[in-house]
Amino acid sequence: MASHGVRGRSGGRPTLEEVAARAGVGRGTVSRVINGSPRVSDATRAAVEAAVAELGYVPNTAARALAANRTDAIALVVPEPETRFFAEPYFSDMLRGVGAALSDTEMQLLLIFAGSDRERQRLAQYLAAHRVDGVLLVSVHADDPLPDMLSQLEIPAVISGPRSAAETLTSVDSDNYGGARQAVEHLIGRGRRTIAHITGRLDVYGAQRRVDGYRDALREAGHEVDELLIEPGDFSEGEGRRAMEALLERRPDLDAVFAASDVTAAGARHALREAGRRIPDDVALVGYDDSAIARHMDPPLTSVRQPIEEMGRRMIDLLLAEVADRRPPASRELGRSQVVLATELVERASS
Amino acid sequence: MASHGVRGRSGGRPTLEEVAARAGVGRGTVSRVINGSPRVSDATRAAVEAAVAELGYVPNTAARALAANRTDAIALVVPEPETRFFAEPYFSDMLRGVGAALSDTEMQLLLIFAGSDRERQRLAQYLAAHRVDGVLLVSVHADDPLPDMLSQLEIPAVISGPRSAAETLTSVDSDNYGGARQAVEHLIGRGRRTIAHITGRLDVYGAQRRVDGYRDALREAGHEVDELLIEPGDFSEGEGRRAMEALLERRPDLDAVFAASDVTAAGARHALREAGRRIPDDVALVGYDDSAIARHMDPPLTSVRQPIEEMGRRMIDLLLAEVADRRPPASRELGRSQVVLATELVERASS
DNA sequence: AGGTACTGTGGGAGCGCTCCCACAAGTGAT
DNA sequence: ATCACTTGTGGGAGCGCTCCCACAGTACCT
Repeated sequence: MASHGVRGRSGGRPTLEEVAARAGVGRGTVSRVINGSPRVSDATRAAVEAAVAELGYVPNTAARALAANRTDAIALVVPEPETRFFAEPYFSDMLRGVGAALSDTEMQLLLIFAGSDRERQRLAQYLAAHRVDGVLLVSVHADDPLPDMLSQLEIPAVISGPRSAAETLTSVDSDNYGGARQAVEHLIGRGRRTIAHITGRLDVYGAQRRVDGYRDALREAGHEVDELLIEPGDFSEGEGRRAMEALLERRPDLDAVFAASDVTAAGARHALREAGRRIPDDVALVGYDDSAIARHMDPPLTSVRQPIEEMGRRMIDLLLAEVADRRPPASRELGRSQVVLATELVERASS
Repeated sequence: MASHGVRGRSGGRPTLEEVAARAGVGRGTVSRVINGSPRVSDATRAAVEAAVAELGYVPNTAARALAANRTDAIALVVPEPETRFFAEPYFSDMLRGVGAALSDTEMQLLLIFAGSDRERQRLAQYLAAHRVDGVLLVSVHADDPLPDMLSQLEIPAVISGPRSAAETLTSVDSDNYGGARQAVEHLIGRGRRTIAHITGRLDVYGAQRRVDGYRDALREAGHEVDELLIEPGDFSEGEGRRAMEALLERRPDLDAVFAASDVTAAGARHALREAGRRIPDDVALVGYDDSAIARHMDPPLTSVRQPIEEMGRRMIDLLLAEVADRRPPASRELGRSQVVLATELVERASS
C-alpha cells in the first residue's frame, strides 16, 4: 500500500506540481515521465517514478482532458433499446470482444443506448460535447442519421456492419454472404431439397447479404429460388416463431430452415415443435452467430460462427488509429478500410 | 439544426465566454443560467438561453469537472467476470433499472467489471483518480475489500445486497428471507413433502438469507429440516445441474426443489429431465428472480420476483443523495439507510 | 575558437469552466 | 435622509494538466 505522504492541502490528492517538488524537477519533466516521453534521462525518470510511488500520485483526468483536448474514452453506441441489447447475444459478445481489446489500453469504454428519441437526444448532446474521442457503432439501419452526424462532428468512428456496399465510414464485418452460403450449401449437402430462410431486419445490410448468399447458393446448386420460402424477420425470437408458422402454412413440405440468427432459430424451433415437426428428422435447422443459445438449444443448433471477439479487436485497432491520426489533421480521406472477416460453420445435431 | 454561428477560433466549439459576449452578459451569469441557479432575472435568463441556442453551446465537461471537482458520472461495479454478468439476467435487469432511473438525470453511467485481478487493479486506479462521483456495487462477496476501499477513499457508494446484517454502506436489497419463505410455503401448500434447496453462492449474504427462509418456512410448517436436502450451488446453470444430480442421488424421493435463481433452476431442470422426472408431476420446481428465463422455460417456471427496476431506482436515489450531501462535508454517519423491498411469488406451470 | 546540432530540462500560458467576492441597484424600516 | 438588507450581476482567481518556447549543457564538426 502506498504511503500517502505530504499533501498540499488537507484532503486533496497530490498534483503534478507536488510530485515535481518532491522529485526536485520541473512540472514539465514529470508530465513527460507520466506520458512516457523518451526525452527524459534515466536518472530523472527514476527519481520521478519514485516520487510518484511515494505520493501515490494519479493524474487528474479532467485536467488532462481539458488541457490536451482528449478524453481517453470511446463509446460503444447501440442504436437499439436496452431490452433488445440484452436479448441478443450478438451485442453482448461484441461488447465482450471490445472490452477485451480495450483492456490493453488506457481507454475507457462507455456503453450508450440510442433506441428511443430521448436517448438519441442525449447522445447528440453527448457527442456535441466531445465527451469521447471516438465511437463504435453497432448494427446500424440503412437510414440511420447517426453516421452522418458523426462525420459532421468529425468524430472518429468505426461501424460494425456497413450500411451498404458504399459505406463511407471505416467498417468491420463478417462475411455475411459467405456465411449464408456455407449454411445453405451444408443443408444441400445433407440432401435437403426445400430450404426456407427467415431473414433478419432487411434494413440492416448484413441481413440482405445473407439473403443474397442464400439465393446464390441455391441457384448454383441448380435449385430454383422460391420466394414463398423466404420470410422476413427481425432477428428476434418472436418474429422467428411467427415467420416459421407462416412458412409452414405456405410450404408444409419444407425440410430445412436457415435462420438469420440463433435467436430467430430458437423462435422457429418453438413453432416447429408445436407443429409436431422433429428436428432434424423432419426439418433441419441452421442458425447464425453461434452464440450460447446454439450450444444450449435442444437439439444443439448448427450455426454460422462469426469471429466476434476478433471483430471487436479489429474495430478497436482501427478506431484507435483514427483517433491517433486525428492529432496531426493532415491526411484525411486516405481510403477508409473495409475489413471483412471469414465465418465458419459449426455443425451440431440440428441439421 | 442549430446554426453554428461565430467562433472564437476556427474548428473550436463555442465557450461560455462566447455565449456571454453574445448575450451581452458576464461569464458568471451564463454559468448561473446553465446550472439552473434561481438568482438570475427572467429577462437575462431568456437572453442567455437564446445565445446558447444560437451558438449551439454545449458545456465542456472536462472543464466543468476540473473546476467543480465532480464528474457527473457514477460507476456500476460488478465484481464478477464479464461472462458471468451476461449469463445472469439478474445483472442485466439491474443495469436496466439503473439506466432507466439515471435517464432522468444528467449523470452518466459507467459499467465496470472487476472480476480479474487485472481489472481490480484498473478499478483501484480509476477510483483513486476520482473519475466518478459515486459507485453502485452489485453482488458483493462477504470478504470483498472493495467496500472498504470505497470508504477509505470517501467515495459515496450504495451496495445492492449487503455483505452482512451489519453492513456499514448504504444498501438496497429485496427481502431474500421473505422471498424464500414464499417459495417454500407455496410448495408446502401444494402438498409437497420433500422439498430440496439448491443454494446460491453462500459467500453472498442474500443467498444465506434464502437458506434461512427455506429452513424457517419448513420448521414453522412442522417439517423437520433435512440437511441432505440442501445442496450448495453458485447461481450458475452448471452448478444447478450438478447439485440436482447430487440431490437425486441422495434423496431420490424428493418431490420439490427450490432453486436460488432461475438460472440454477434451468440447470436443475436438465438434470431432472435426464433422470426421467416430470415437472411438475413428479417434482415441482421454483426459481428466484422471475427473469426472462422463467417465462421461456418449458414448462414455465414459478419464480420469486424481485422488483429489480425499483431496486435500481432506489439505489440511484440514495447514491445521488449521498453525492449531493458530500459537498457540505458536515453530516457524516447520519445513519446509513438499509432499504429492503418486498418480493412476490409468480406462479407458473412448474409447481 | 566559433559555429551547428542535438538532448534534457524548467516554467509560462492557457484549456473552459466554477466559485466567490465585490458592487450596483432596489426595497423597506428607522 | 440613513442604514440594513436583498437581488442580480461582473469578473478575478484558480482547478491540474499539456504544450511549447527558451535555454543550459554537451558533442561534433569546421
